Amino acid sequence: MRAAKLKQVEIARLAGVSQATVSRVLKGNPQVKEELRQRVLAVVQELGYVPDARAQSLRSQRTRLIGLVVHRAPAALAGDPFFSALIAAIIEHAAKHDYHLCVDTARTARSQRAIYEELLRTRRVDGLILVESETRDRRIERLTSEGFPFVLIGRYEPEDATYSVDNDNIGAAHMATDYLIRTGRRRIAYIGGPAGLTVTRDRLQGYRNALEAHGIPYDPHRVMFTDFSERSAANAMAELLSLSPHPDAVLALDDVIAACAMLEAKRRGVRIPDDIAFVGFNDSPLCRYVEPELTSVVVDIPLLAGKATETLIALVEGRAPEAKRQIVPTRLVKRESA
Amino acid sequence: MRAAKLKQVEIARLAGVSQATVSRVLKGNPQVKEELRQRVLAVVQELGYVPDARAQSLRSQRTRLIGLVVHRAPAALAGDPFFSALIAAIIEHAAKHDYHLCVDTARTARSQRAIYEELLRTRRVDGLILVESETRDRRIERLTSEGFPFVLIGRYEPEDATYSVDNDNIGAAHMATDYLIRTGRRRIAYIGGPAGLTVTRDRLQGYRNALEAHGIPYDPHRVMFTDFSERSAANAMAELLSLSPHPDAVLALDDVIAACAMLEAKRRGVRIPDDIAFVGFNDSPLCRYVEPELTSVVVDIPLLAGKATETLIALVEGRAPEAKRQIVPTRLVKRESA
DNA sequence: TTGTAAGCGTTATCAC
DNA sequence: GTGATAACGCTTACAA
Repeated sequence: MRAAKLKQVEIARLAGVSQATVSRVLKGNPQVKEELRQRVLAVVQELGYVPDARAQSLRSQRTRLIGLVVHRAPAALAGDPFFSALIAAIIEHAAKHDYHLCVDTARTARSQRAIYEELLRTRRVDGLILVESETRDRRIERLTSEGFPFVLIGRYEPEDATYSVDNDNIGAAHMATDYLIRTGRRRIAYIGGPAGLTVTRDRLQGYRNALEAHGIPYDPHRVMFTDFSERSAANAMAELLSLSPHPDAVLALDDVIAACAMLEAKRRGVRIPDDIAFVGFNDSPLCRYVEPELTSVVVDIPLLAGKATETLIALVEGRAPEAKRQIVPTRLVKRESA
Repeated sequence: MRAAKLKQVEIARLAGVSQATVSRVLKGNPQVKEELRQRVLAVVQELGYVPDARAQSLRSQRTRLIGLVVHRAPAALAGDPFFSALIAAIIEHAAKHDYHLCVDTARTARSQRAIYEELLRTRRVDGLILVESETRDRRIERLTSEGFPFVLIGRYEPEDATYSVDNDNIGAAHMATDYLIRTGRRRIAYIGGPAGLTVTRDRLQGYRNALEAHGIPYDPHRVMFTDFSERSAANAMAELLSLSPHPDAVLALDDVIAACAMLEAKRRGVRIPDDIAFVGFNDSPLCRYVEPELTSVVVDIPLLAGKATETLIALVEGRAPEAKRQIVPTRLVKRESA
């Protein structure tokens, strides 16, 4: 049987004080006389009393839970190093402030709504971290109009409409593309995620900017979109290979897409990087497992997640966050694929 | 400003009924007259009222939250496909029953204690899913003695002491080792995780059983343990290669360890699978990204997680779970590395 | 400085 | 059937 649950009244009874005093001691209220404080703490220690988070939540109107909703099918989440890294880093930062993380996934628009409903309308979480924002994102409009605390990992326009933490996607893609051009590539392709995602568009923009800066004409046939599934990445690569001449370089939205594309290319006899160079994003562990090792743009995910978490908690607790929009730097890690 | 929060009293006022009736309607209590029910629902719809989860939690003594505590450093979690798959699958199954998932990580024993304290003593979650159990696991003893609902993914002795969901690790490792032997390997090495983990020991046992069945002597020098870091896996491989003769096959506890070991072996000029064959566990997406593609034992993680989640929720809700111990089947997926 | 008591928003047990 | 009313365990004015 579960141990009968201890409450403050019980502690109070044993320590010979009022229940309010127990609460004060536990809250570190300084005006409790040292003697009582000791007596209370002794009983608390003795019995291993821990306050009930549910009661605290109701009373304080705060759950100390932050939410992360991932807009991917579970299968697509399973192999993605970006999310594992993100989740791990959020948990770690949240823990510093005694917050916990509640993760949910939602593939369909309908279940998305349901989850937002369930998570924030019910006040189950104190705030939300959003990822993979779209150009015009219902969630963001909703959260903003409800005045619910949230932080966006990514970008939204107007930029000062939301608190956001981001890397400079346009600049990073520009840099990576520029590198490909300077290493002699001319027919560079881009494989993004879903076309509606801001990150897909921003990196596409950076890619185009770099082409333009070098006077290389932009060819829309060399731009592909995927839904983050392995199959769609492979299909995109297959389609690129059917062009003639086919591309001599591929800039992919993330390492998983890059790896899938490389796989497909190798399967069709392409030599990497001789025939086609590949660059991914995130510098995930995956980069060193593939052959040739994948050149990738480092996005400091722990830093990104850390800033997002700190900002969100500040918001939740009514403190002024560091800044409305925070940018973390990126850098190209050169390996064998480009 | 945040919209003034709606409560049942407000709905009641507008619908001209008592607050208790609102609660009844929302709970689907059948004895409410249809007319009132409609009136209440209309107002609820109109205003988009949603009950406050915090109040429900206090009242019902249930948070509809299940906890998963991962005993890895965030960095070790980040690249691990096993946990992403596990988390994704748990979330999905929990959602079916209107539960959410709270994930925490704890690297040190001290923070482990703190997290268990914080998660269950405070009744922040209704139940816990445990992974990576150790031979003698304090957590398990604690949870058992506290009568807290939990389900173990893995094995613990005595086997009927806890609800557990597992694959047959001993059998699976036996099968994989047997396959290596039947394909001509004789000097088979084993690279596990931490020596204290049950899964490490069980697979080692299966490995030894297979050797014995074929009359191959067991050589402890061919058995390595890692802490799941890339470095320790590489070190283990390096050490195996320093043996003479070095092993002609490696059975690794998971795909990540196998991939790291393969990397190290290739770096040192080993030809795979000619010189050394490799087999991993989990059949993660990673297997198809490495070269040569990694042969791996499929563990149906979504099924595993699904059964664990269903069992836990049954436990939490006081229903009798399907069985005390549930085993999901495994199978070898042959690729190029063995 | 400490105790008493009023909520926090629900659910559920009473009477009517 | 429906409406008061008492918990749920805690925090925090307000009294003393």
